[in-house]
Amino acid sequence: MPELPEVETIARGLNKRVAGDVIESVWLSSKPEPLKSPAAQIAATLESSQISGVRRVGKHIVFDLQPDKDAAKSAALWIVHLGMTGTLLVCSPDSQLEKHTHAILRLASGRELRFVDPRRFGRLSVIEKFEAAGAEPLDIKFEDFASLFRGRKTPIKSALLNQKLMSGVGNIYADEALFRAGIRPRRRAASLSRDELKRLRIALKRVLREAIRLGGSSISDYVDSDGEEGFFQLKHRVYGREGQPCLVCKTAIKRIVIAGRSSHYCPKCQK
DNA sequence: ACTATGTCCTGCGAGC
DNA sequence: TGCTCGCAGGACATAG
Repeated sequence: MPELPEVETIARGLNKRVAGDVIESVWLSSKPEPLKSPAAQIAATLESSQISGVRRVGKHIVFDLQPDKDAAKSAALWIVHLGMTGTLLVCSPDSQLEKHTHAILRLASGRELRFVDPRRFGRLSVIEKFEAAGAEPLDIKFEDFASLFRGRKTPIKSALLNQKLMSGVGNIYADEALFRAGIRPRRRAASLSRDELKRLRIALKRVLREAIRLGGSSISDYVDSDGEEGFFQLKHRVYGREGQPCLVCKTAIKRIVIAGRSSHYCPKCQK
């Protein structure tokens, strides 16, 4: 479900609401897929720890945990990947338990933090140190950006989605950045000129920053942890607009499939 | 080492 | 109304 801007929005919201709170107890579902670390290890690490902060790394939500001073544990991280349909809710213990709830953290403040994920593509884990595989698209310098694509025959769209190169870019923002840069998604990554790479990097940064500012894209039923919708879907120029006129030249937007992901572009504006 | 493809899941809307 | 089909914001394993 969520890409960098949505995950950033969710992490910021969670940081405001639960930083400083203490996890008193934990319940984990018996469905195996969502748990990347053993259930007992997740529960033992979370229980009695204080959440000192919540932040985003790539598409991951990182909870910084401070163990209880009496416990013989060292500082650890709780890593949540939301997959396609995962959500983290802060709610009252009385509120209706949603179907597909896979984790419930009872907080000292009396609230609960719940992880809900119908498709179970999301993953929960605990770890001591976390490093994203790829570069942060909002921070990457031009020369590093250009070198990611050197010698790669894969379509530029696939390269943008490769989290080992950059972490955080997903299907919506890859399409939107390529449109804004005037580059077709099927172009071989290595074939992009220096000028095109410059345009792509700037377009990507702009689109991600603008989306964060608007709280992400709410398509289907995405809401952040406060239940608020994002508004960037109103700014989509190609994603989900197959057959509709290009907002620049009126040509019908095309939809093709690249590496199993639908990809949208304007055949006239993108070369 | 790099690349293309299939697979993991549930739910929703379109079309019949 | 009820069925089937295709599709969905992601990431991995596998095979070539």
